[in-house]
Formats: sequence, structure tokens, C-alpha cells
Amino acid sequence: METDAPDVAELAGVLEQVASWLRRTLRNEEWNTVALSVLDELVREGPRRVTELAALERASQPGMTGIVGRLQAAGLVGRAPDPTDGRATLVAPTNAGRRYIRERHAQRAVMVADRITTLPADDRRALLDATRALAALTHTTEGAA
Amino acid sequence: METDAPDVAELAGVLEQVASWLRRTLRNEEWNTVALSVLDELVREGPRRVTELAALERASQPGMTGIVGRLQAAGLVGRAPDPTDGRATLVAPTNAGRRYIRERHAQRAVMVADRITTLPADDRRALLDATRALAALTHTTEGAA
DNA sequence: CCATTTATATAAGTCGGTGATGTAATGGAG
DNA sequence: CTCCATTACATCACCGACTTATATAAATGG
Repeated sequence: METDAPDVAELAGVLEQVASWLRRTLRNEEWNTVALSVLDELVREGPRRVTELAALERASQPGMTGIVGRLQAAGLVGRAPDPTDGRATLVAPTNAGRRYIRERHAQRAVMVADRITTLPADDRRALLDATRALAALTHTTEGAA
Repeated sequence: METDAPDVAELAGVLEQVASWLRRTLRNEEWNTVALSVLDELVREGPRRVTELAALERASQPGMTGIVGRLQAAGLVGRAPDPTDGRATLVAPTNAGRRYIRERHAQRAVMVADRITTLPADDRRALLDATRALAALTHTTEGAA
């Protein structure tokens, strides 16, 4: 067997360790992972309904209502009635929310950069080369079935 | 400026999206992230004290005692007194715990493999080539200061 | 052998989550 | 238009997991 060629199972294991490392390192005291993910999604993709957010994060609708409520109380998102459907509420980031995400991204970039500078040059190269592929990995196409 | 060359900030952003994707996709109903990480750590690295685990996961010691207690109640880990220090408790995985982690890793590998097969060949290549670098990224040397 | 420190367990309280349910708006059938 | 089923969101009651503070037991230093 060729022990040098990493296989998919090995990659899968490493990915989970990366997730675990990020979780321990980027931990945020004031907002939990789901709330941050919601805010990030809203900043990246624009306004969303509460139910859409709940489905995205695999959370319950009441749970998402609570998260949105806390984000709103902190001034990071706003609620507005959906003009196309009177039952729905559109959640959108405020300027403060966008700024918060921007600052968090900057901190995170610094942390990752610090870490990367300690790696050998070929590892650094491999990581940067994999950026696009990693992004493609997360662009879920789970609608296909 | 060269828009084609991904920089570190972009990589950092993508990494967080990978973490978010893994969180949503590999979600486990019966055990939370920290408990799974603890069990994984014990299987990979061997027995650990409760306090060591708490520090690793950045959790409080009582919180970790609870997690270990639930894992023990489910038969996935065992407690034993540390022969070198009567105050300490060594937590070690049981065979059932090792089997649980093995099965979870297998499921995870299948999921990642499915996802990867839908990617273009060069993305697949880039990801596999980055496996070692990603692993290196998580081998924290934060003791250095 | 007593005092201090260390490792873990227990207790009380808080916070965030879920399921069940209520309310308001939409949309199709008659 | 009226009625009814469906949909979107909010509210309620409850539960589980985490936190700080404290207790217990063992090690360590005089």
C-alpha cells in the first residue's frame, strides 16, 4: 500500500479536526455558533425569512425566532414585513451587524495568518491552492435528489 | 492587483464556511460537538484527566465532569483512578466508544467522499494535496509565547 | 501532623433549546 | 365574496446543559 497518498477518508478526518480546531480557537463569548452563522449568511446573501434561516441551520423555527430576537435586541439585525407575503418577516443585517462581521473576519484572518506563517512553504502553498476547492466543497447542492 | 491569487484572509473565510458546513452536515443528534470531540481525542491520544479535557475544549471543569458522566452512562468511556495521583481520574474510551468513533468516521468519510466526487478533478486534487497541510494547521503549538 | 494546594464532584441558578399551540395572512373551491 | 386548509411566525411551558460557588478527598511542604 502507498502510505504517502492521502485518501478521502483521511481528508475527511482532517477536515473534522480543522472544524474542531476552529471551534476552540475562534470561540466567541457573546454569540454562539448558530447566531454567528446566521449573521454571516445574512451579510453574504442578503435578507432571509425566519423559516429559511431555521432550515439552513437545521434549527427549529422557535429557536431561530429566539436567535433573531437576540440579534435584533443587540442591534445587529432588523425585522421587516415581507412585501410579497404578509405572513413572513424578512430579517436583514444592520450596518452594525455588517461591521461586526467585518471585524470578526479581520480577527479571524489575522489568527489564521499567524498560524500559516509557522508552516513550511509547501504546506502554505498547498493551503492557498486549495482555497477554491474548499469553497466549492461548501456550496451545497443538496437540493439534488 | 492579481485577483486570481487567493490570499490568507480569503482562506480564513473559506475555512470558517467549511466548519459551518461540517457542523450542519455532520450534526449528531445524540451527542453535542464537545462530547464527540472529547471522545475522538480519547480514542486518538489515549486516557486523559478531566481537567486536561476541560482545558483542551475550553470548557469549565464541572461542565466536563458532566460530559464525561453522560459518556460513561452511555458506556462509551470509563473512569479509573490515576495510579500516580489519587486525586485524579483518568478517562479512557471503552471498546464501544472506539467502535462508535470508528463508525462515525466511516459515515463522515462517505459523506465527504460523495461531496468530493461531484467536484472537478483539479479541485479534488487540490484538496487531497492539502490534506497534510490542513493537519499541520491543527497541531496547535500555542504553548509558545 | 497540620496547612495549603490540587483534582474532582456536587449544588443552585441561568440560558438557550424544543414541541405544542395560538394568531394572522394567503390561496383555492364553491 | 365566503369558507377552509395551509403557511409563517410568535408565545408558552418545559427540559437539558452550562456556569459559578462550594464541598470532598488526596497530595505536598513545613
